[in-house]
Amino acid sequence: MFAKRSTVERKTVAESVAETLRSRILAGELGEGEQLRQEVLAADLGVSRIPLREAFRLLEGEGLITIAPHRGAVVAVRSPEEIGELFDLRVLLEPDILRHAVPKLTERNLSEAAAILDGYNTALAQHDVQTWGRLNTQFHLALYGPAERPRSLALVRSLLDQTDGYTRMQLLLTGGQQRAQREHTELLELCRARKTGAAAKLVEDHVREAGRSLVDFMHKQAAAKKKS
Amino acid sequence: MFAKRSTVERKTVAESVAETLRSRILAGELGEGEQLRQEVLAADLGVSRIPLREAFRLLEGEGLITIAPHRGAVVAVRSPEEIGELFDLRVLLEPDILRHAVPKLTERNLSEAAAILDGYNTALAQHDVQTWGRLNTQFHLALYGPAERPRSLALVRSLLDQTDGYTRMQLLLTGGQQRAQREHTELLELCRARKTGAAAKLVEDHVREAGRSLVDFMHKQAAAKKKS
DNA sequence: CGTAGTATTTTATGTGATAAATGATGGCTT
DNA sequence: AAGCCATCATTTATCACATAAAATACTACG
Repeated sequence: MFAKRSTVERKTVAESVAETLRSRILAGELGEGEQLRQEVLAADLGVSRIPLREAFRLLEGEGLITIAPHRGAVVAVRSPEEIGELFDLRVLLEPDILRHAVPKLTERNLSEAAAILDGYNTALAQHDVQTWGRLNTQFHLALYGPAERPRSLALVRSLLDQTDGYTRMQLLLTGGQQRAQREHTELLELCRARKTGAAAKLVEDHVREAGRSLVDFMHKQAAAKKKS
Repeated sequence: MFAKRSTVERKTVAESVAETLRSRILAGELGEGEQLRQEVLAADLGVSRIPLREAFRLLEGEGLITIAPHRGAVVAVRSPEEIGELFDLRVLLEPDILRHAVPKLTERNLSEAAAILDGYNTALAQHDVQTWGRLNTQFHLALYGPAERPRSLALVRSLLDQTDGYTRMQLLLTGGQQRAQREHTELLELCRARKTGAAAKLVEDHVREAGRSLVDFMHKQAAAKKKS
């Protein structure tokens, strides 16, 4: 029933490296379009080029970096259209996986999600943007995890990672924190009450609205920049 | 407008290797669960292990192989449930990308798709299963390509690759060739007439039914095997 | 003065040999 | 026969070196 998740799955160096790089990118330490020079990074992380290059391929698969043959790897830079596409994909996938998850959620799953939501609210009150964004992603994943849909989950996780930074920006700049908080609480309640359809609908609207508002904002910003 | 597709994009050895391995897997030369021993493969393909391992990571990202740390790479083996999930994802993604593509289809795109469909029908008549499956995938991609949704397209391409072999099996064993042929012709006509909604609906039903029938078949086969 | 073409330099990419870590195997002891 | 230990195969990682491609600087020519 639990398939491969039960095995220990030791991490390889390439995977650890990918993890550190991922968090550095998501934390904004490595900005959009920044070159990832392999010699420098390898020395910095204390590993050789081989696992580093494998980590590059992993991150490329997640869409976090772009590898141009013979030109190296750069942190992925996205147009507003591409951001919009990422959100569109979330709109398609998240309600679907949630629909599969709701009937399988255990009490334990629900209290876990509730705990994450608590931390989320605390971080929000303390304006701790860093952990706030991370917990936002974790909250969603906690609800989706029990769906037992490995491929969908991996996809959604990757999409959440990639949109995470933009979601933060959108919430900060459009002041939608209260609304997000309200919707998260409501979502958890709907899941607890096993109102699958309503929960799926809420997530769909939630994500669609976030995406719409963000893309809108980015276009306005782009227009403003053009003027200057 | 054409973005990165216009540049030459020289292939790196890792990518060429990934390509050959991919086609070998899709052609069934490498069976499910088969071990991919890197020394052997590297010698066989005349490359060193570094690009080979990068190719492994690429294929892992596509879901075609599974890499277990310190245990090596094997051709991915999927349960009926996982196959079902892949088809479910296609049901979500293909109608969506088609919706975006239909308004942008040029005459050139349409005649290209028609040409592929011709070849498809020929291959079908000659029972050339190999090219038949390939053209099936190409036909879908020809219609989806103009949508200008790079992420969705990459996803759909990968899903088509992974389900390709099963689609072939399903069509061969359930005798759905005529039906598939009819539906493809109809789909092309709907696209030409710009009936976006109807076209999307047709694809949705087409994929869902294919998936349903295939999973059904696999379950029956599994049950039969249990008996023996 | 500008431009095309060439040389230099930087960076990524690939190879081979080698060492360390891990999982699998088979024999040995109790 | 069950559990433990040594051995072996394989993956994983490092290193030093070679090649290839792209970016930049330079030079000669119009």
